[in-house]
Amino acid sequence: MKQVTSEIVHKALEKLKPVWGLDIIMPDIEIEIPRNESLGDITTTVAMSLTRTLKKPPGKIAEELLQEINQLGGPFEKVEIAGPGFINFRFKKQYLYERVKTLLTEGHSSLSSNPGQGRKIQIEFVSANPTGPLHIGHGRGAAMGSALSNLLRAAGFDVEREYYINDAGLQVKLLGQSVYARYQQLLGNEVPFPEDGYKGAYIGSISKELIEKSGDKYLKLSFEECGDFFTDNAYKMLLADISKDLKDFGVEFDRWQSEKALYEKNRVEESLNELREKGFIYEKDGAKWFRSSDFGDEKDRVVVKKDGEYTYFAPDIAYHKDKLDRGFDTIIDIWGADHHGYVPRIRSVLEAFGLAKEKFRVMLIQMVSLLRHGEPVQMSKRAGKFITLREVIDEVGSDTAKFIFLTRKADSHLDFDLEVAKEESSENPVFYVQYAFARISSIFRRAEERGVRSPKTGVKIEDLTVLKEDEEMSLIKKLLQYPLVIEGAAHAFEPHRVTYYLQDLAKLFHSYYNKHRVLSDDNALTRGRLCLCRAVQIVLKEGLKLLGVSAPKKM
RNA sequence: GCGCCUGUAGCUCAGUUGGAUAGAGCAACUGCCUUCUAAGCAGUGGGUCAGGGGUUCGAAUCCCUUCAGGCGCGCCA
Repeated sequence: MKQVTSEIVHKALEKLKPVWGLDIIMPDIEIEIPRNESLGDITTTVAMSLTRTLKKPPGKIAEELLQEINQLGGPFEKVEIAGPGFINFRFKKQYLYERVKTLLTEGHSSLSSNPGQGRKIQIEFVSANPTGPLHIGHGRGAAMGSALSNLLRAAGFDVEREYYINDAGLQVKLLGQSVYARYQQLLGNEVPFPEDGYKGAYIGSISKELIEKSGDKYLKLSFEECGDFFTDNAYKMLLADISKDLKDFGVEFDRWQSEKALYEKNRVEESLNELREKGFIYEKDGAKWFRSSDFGDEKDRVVVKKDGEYTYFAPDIAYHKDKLDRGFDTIIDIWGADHHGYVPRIRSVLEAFGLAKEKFRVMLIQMVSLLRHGEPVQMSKRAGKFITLREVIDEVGSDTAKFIFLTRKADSHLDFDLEVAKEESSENPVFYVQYAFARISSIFRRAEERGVRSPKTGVKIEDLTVLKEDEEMSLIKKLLQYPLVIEGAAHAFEPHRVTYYLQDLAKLFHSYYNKHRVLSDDNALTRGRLCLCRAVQIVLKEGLKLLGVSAPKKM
């Protein structure tokens, strides 16, 4: 729908260029879906965006364009000017039927253009420290990252999704110390618990498991003597839990990158050396600094401390250098918004290594406030008191949780009320969309019982021309908007657009279902309507798949 | 003190990158099941787009400013 229109408008502009003056800079042709269906099927604002350069009223420009467009023809029933200078297009029914036929015979991808063109994108998300279970904030990041990857893939990008494991450094060591202390305590050796240690109940569980596994072998040994045993086992067990939680949440990764491995392969030292050779590292006050302020960061950052230890920043330099070396066109990091202050320094690193500014994008996910009956649920990681993602999944379900995460844009704060998510389950938007899918599935089951063949292959235009009701035309147009939605959502990094689109589509279907019967004595009409149902089903299924939400055949 | 995010209907949120009369879901009210799933449909009411300036053909959207909430500003990770 978009392409045909865009091409025609483009041709019209080319024809008018000599009239207007050849040096006129043409704006991008913006093709949009009109706010109101009665205005038209598709619209362009190009006449209005030309007012400034042409110094003419938008209505006048639109008229000139309209003349050219009418001469060029195209699959339009009507093209008209409305409002301040919109050019509104209404398609011929025949064209719409053809597009639906393509959708049915070739699938949803047949409608999309391919803005990604196979370019490689790396997208890193969740990357929670393996020092405790995932919480609800990670869940939001996971849902977003997963949906965004799917979206970019649907838009034709070659996407790799990665989880970065912070398995080196002080935090995992602290984890090891915490588990060590509980281990000793459980065996009657009252050693002090580390001051900033992890206090969650899961620490005790890990200690218990280690006792079952290795008995009191490490009793009375100091942490210096046996710390690796506790550290390694603890983070590996937690990582296994994290991995399982994500999998149960329906989120999978192509690659798990270990921080430790970067050290072992000497990548940290190498990357710092490279920066030094490029002149971006200097010494001051006994420490080594990276010149991030050269790239817009507010100040330079320490990479090697006075005591010779790396800062946490150093392995992140190595990690992002490693991403670059793997040959991605674009690198995306998804972080919690509490890390936003970290963006300029990582961007600086990538620029120092030669990546163009716009090839690195950070998607910041705002905080989630967990509520119950409108009252905040107290969360304290330090005290080990928090609701885990696992508990949320068990209480409200994966589909519901994801849908809620994906109905908000990333940079708005989210109130997640456990009771609302649960209690409203029958009125929950996710079920509304799934229900439309289940209803269609049910129609097909009934059709089969009656011996009506379901349209799968060999759909002809004549099968579709029986579709004439207003509700049918609305549904068809909505279906054909799908690629536009995907394109826009992928471009803007906004999975929530898909969520809203699916609700709109489901609404149109439910309304249609209530007003018109699909299965009737009229064979031709029945077949046509089954075709439409199939088309709706294809798009619903694909959309839900992008969001990582299931499409049940029965509810 | 500085930086980032947010402020839209009673509640939770959209608003197609500056466009047409600002929308949806919940909540409230009124109708609709002997017919393909009522987890549904049809309808009604509900707004100083936080406040104030500015930019222009046109602003919820961009700029300035005030207010409110959240987050961040370490040779911590």
